[in-house]
Amino acid sequence: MSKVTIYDISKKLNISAATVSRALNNNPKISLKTRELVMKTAEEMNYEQNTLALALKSGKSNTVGILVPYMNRSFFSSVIRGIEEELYPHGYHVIICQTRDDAKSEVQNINTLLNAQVDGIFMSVSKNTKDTGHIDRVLQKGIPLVFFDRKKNIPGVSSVTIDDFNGAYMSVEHLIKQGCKRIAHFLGDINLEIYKDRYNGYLRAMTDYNLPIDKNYIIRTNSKVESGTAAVKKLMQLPSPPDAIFSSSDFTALGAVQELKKTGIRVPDDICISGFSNESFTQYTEPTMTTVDQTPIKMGKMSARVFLEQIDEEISVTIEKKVVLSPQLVIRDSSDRLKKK
Amino acid sequence: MSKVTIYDISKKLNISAATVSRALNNNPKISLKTRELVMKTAEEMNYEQNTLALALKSGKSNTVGILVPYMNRSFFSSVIRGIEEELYPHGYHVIICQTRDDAKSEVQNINTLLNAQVDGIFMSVSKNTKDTGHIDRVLQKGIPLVFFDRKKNIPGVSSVTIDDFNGAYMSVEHLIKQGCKRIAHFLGDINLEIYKDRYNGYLRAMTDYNLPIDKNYIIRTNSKVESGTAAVKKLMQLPSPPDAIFSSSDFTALGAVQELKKTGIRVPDDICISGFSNESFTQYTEPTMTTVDQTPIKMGKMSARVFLEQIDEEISVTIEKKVVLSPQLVIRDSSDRLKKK
DNA sequence: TTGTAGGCGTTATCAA
DNA sequence: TTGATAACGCCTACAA
Repeated sequence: MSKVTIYDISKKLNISAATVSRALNNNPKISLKTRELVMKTAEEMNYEQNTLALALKSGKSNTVGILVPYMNRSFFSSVIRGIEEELYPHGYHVIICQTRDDAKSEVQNINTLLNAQVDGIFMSVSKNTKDTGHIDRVLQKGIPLVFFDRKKNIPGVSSVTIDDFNGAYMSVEHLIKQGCKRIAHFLGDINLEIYKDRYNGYLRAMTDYNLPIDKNYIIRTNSKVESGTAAVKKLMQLPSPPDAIFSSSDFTALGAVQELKKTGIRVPDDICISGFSNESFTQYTEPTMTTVDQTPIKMGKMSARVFLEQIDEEISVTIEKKVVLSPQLVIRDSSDRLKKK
Repeated sequence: MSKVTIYDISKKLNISAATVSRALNNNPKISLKTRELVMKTAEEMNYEQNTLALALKSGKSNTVGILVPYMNRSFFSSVIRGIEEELYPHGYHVIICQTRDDAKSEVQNINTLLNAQVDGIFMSVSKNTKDTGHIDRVLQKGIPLVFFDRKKNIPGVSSVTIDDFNGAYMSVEHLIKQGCKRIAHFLGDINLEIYKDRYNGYLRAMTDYNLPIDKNYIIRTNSKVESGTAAVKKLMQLPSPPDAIFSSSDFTALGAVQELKKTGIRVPDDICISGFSNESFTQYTEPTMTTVDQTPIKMGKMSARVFLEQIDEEISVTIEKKVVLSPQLVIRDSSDRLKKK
């Protein structure tokens, strides 16, 4: 039972607890002798600082909260990893909450995090979050909040995202350069900005290259494999089916590939496909899949840095920082026609 | 700035803070009137309990620590998810540390967790952990510790694992029933029990079915794809190459499949392959891969339950609980010869 | 350079 | 049923 407190040390040494505290904290106004003595006996007695008491006293818990839809999605777990690795050297712990992509649960989790007195909150908002009252409460309390990936546009709140627009643009541009002209798009949930941005990137690239945009080529999907197979079926029944698909999700892209192969249509020879997210399976499919890497670990590290800067500010001015990371186009076989020739 | 304390409420109501505290905690010896009054004003004033103060007072932080090698590996993040989901309703938070599969970092992380006064620790030990001094310290402090997946055999410590032996046995048995007789094995790091168990399951199944065990068929691998390609190359150069491979890892199994396909050997017609872990990519490879599901979310939930039982025990008797979950053989195309015919 | 005292927000004990 | 007080372990004015 190690319950050694500074008081125990002070008794043993016949000095005051205050002196012990100062010695332990390298307070300059303390004699070298006493400091060393204290340090030594603290060591001997196996003293360990009670962080809870410290937290209560200082109002700082040295803990940050992270809110994600599900923590076992590779993208999110990688972001969390990035945050953890950046924050660990600074003495912070990360506590993780899952919203299950549900706004109600998000609110509840925010509450418990506030209650746990976290020093900061990182979050990727849920799909169906409309109201932002819970977020406002965080801000009112002066607790640094950083959005990552899925954000809400709230003045004064920092965010770290990737340039989804550009990721999409690069993808589509790549497809065009492979010689594709009739490019379809699998559109994700437009409640989320990321999907809107990808859509817009697609539109812009098409326009920039003077390619017609066919409404029939734009199919709404969720991020499931089956959604991709269904979508591609619809596309191939069109009088003039597309010669490429830019999907906003790797899963739907995979569904499309599977379905196409089943019907004997060759990828990429007959139709080029590209996905989004660089899910780990994309490197193992056949053909391997072209996709956009979102650099999640980097995103996590960046978010952590934004947070650290925020709390370092002497004045608690709410500085809003919008970091936009560049995504990485990963070209693989599912779209690489030219290499094959 | 909501910094409403019970003291603020007490002042407003001209009663003592103690009464407020009791009312808030549904203490029976309090008049209904005052309770309701307190509740109402607490609500009005936006009172929130300071968990830090509570933690200091009670010595309970309502937080548990989880130690994993890397939190973005799908297996581990899924276990964590399971733990989180089971513990959340009980008011616990999970704080996560990464050991990077390094014993030193493991020790350090244990220290910070103890320092943060967690109420319990869940861990999957690092590959190179030999000394268990840090674990003993946890036990000495009377903090519940639960191993999951990768455990050390320490008396008094509970663990939740899957029956790796049986998972392997089922796999090999399945291969045998497909008509395979010369079954090779990709052996993992034998510092870890899980790989030893899988190896033993393999051996037993072979023996039970009177199949000869050829030393040349047992290849050491790490869990990388390339390790699998290298291993299979070695195997195929043997005078009598195997007609099946039971791999202790999905990644090495994948490497094997890739290499075999490259050399024109058909899977499963010429050689059957099975992996281990049910990594998400295994359902998308070609052929889809037979593997063993470790039910990680279930493992997390189970671990959480073991922890909850442990802290519920009135007497702090160290009861050791060894939960062994049954793995699930997932039969897919890479080994399914019979279905094809 | 060191000690004293007060407080962070709660709850538990003892009186009233 | 309620109130006063001490205590959890630490830090920090202020005083010495």
